[in-house]
Amino acid sequence: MNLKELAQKLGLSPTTVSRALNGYPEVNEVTRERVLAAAKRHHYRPNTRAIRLATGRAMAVGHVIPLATRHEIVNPIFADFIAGAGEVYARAGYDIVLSVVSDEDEEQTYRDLQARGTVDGVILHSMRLDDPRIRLLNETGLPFVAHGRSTGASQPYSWVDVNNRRAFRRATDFLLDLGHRRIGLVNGLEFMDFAIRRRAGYVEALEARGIAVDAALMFADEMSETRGFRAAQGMLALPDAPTAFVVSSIISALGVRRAVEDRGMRIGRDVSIIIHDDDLSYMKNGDDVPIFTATRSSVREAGRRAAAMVLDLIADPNLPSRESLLEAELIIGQSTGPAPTGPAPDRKVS
Amino acid sequence: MNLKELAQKLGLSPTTVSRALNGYPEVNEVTRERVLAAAKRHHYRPNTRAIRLATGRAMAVGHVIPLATRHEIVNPIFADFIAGAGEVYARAGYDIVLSVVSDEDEEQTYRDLQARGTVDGVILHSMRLDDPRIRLLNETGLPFVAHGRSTGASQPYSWVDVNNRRAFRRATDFLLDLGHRRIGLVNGLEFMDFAIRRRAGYVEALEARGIAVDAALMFADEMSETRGFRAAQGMLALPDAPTAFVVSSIISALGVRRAVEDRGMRIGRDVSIIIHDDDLSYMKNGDDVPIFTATRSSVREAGRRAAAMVLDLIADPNLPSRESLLEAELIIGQSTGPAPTGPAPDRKVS
DNA sequence: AATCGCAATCAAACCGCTTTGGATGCGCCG
DNA sequence: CGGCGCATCCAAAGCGGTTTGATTGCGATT
Repeated sequence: MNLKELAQKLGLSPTTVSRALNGYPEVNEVTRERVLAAAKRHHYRPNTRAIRLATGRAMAVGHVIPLATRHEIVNPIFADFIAGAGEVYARAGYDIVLSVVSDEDEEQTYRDLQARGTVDGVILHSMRLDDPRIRLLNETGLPFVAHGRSTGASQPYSWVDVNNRRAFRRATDFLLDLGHRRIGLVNGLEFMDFAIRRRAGYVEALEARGIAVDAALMFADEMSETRGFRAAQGMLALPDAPTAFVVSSIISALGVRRAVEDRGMRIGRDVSIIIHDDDLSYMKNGDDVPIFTATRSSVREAGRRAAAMVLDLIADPNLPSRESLLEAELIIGQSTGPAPTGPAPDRKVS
Repeated sequence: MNLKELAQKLGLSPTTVSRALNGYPEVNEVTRERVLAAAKRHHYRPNTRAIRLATGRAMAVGHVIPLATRHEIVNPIFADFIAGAGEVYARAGYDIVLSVVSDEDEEQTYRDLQARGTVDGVILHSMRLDDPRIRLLNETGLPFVAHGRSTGASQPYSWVDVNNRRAFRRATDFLLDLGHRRIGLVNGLEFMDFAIRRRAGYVEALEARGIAVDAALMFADEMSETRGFRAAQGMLALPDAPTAFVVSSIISALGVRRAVEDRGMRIGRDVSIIIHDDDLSYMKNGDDVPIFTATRSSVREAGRRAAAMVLDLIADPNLPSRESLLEAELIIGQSTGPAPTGPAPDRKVS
């Protein structure tokens, strides 16, 4: 059942039917009712492909999932971000088009997405230092919003980000206030912008108290359980082991926890852990009581905001770029406590 | 730059240019070269929307992410499944269209997807018992492939699934062989088909050895760290606590591990854990040595297979339904050991 | 009564491709 | 030399909507 057939059944022209369905004012209300009723009765659904060609709009937003060719990790926060964004798109009648792309093809992908008219805008994920995509997309004119910022970018761009620096400053300060002086940082890969900012916050807090920054206590890698484990295991084996950790992800933190417990030490008493918690739906930081003390910021909310922004930009591409900075909330959990006094306990079992 | 303009520049008709670009035989090789060169030079990219309307194909596959209205969990295996499927789609020039849908709107969504021609086929996620979507989609004629089966489905359908029953039978047998007799099951929600099959495998193994199935040792809930923790905590507090657990997900298993360690017991010695491992990229079961003994099956591979199948079905909708059963591989890790003899240790610290 | 304005409707062009159903030209055959 | 087959190429008709630029009918205005 298409427009023409429906119009024929009604004894009207396609023009009038189209206008009736789309709420244009120049159609008699009685006629409109008649059209609406007939459309429902015949289960008429306008063909998306035709609408898209006719209007020149794709009614879709692209999300490119970068699959680094070296380490094939899918960003675990992706699912929740999309869920948030999806809510907003759904309300506006937009689709999400996903492209899974190994990063050497990225430029080509963005160019294609725009030139072929597959999408009306895109969301940039996994922002890196001085990210080349900003220039690329500004050049093509395709509306976009970055999830995360890009330190060193010379052009303006719209973004949604957590205040990573402040969150980590605050987390580190929290540990310092508890008396910890040897604090390990278990960070994400430091070509990622968020990781750079987090380290900056951590360093800033230490320096503010005149505590020397120790490279041996700073670890940067993929944020997986095993890498977290390795990192913490290494640091805990140091002669002057840290009494606390600031960890970039709840997933890495699970590894850190394992490393701590492997040494027979107790979280919150012998070793403190504070994490950044993206509030992932499948990886909640506790149901009621938080497992870890954390700086929390919902990545789902970030998804919602980014989606709303990109839709605004699509509606009016001349809009100036907008920025949305989410502040993380400090959640006090069980995983932090005062720095242990006296010699570090090392009661490794078996 | 569109077809007509390109044709004009070349002094050819759009017909010929289109055919040259699409590899049709009725065009002179010299002409074809000329067209190809001009297309590249002018960065010509055919408009997707026009192609879609003209050919009547969407060149896209839909993935519906069900967002249960009650528990808003995004399936954590989703990202990796999509990554696998995405590889296959990309090669075939297909897009992924994502719909995030609360489950009461699901039927409407599938109907729309098909009637509006947004996609050429769909992948079904989170298969449930006697899943109504099978009938719905067979009725509409939209090609589809289910990730997971649906016990009780009366109609034929194509699917990709892990042999969940056998995997859990094997896992349970493995523990039984180690001498365990009280084995806890930490399962996913049991209106999900995979969870039903897993329980069946578990029960089957116990019954084969004449061991009574104890409802107190069977837990079914969302597969999160915290739920896993709760489940294990509860079972370990029983007078006749289990000495081993079979766990449906590595994420729940992290919670189980926490519960075990909270009681001051040691994994692999006091309590054994065997998990099902979907081989998630961001949640690897160890880098080199596996953390948990596991039945492993790559969900990414499942994504690849499902994608290939749906593309086949799109190419020829009259194809009979196909099935692909993945066998899980048994991985021996550190988390299992012989059943402890004597009274259950309960050396809860502090 | 002729004109005007407005509400309601329509025919046809258009979006940018694919594809059908010819054209055209040329070598070859009887 | 007329006709045929083949290799090339093209005009025009879709695909199923939206949108522009009329057209129609009727009450109000002058």
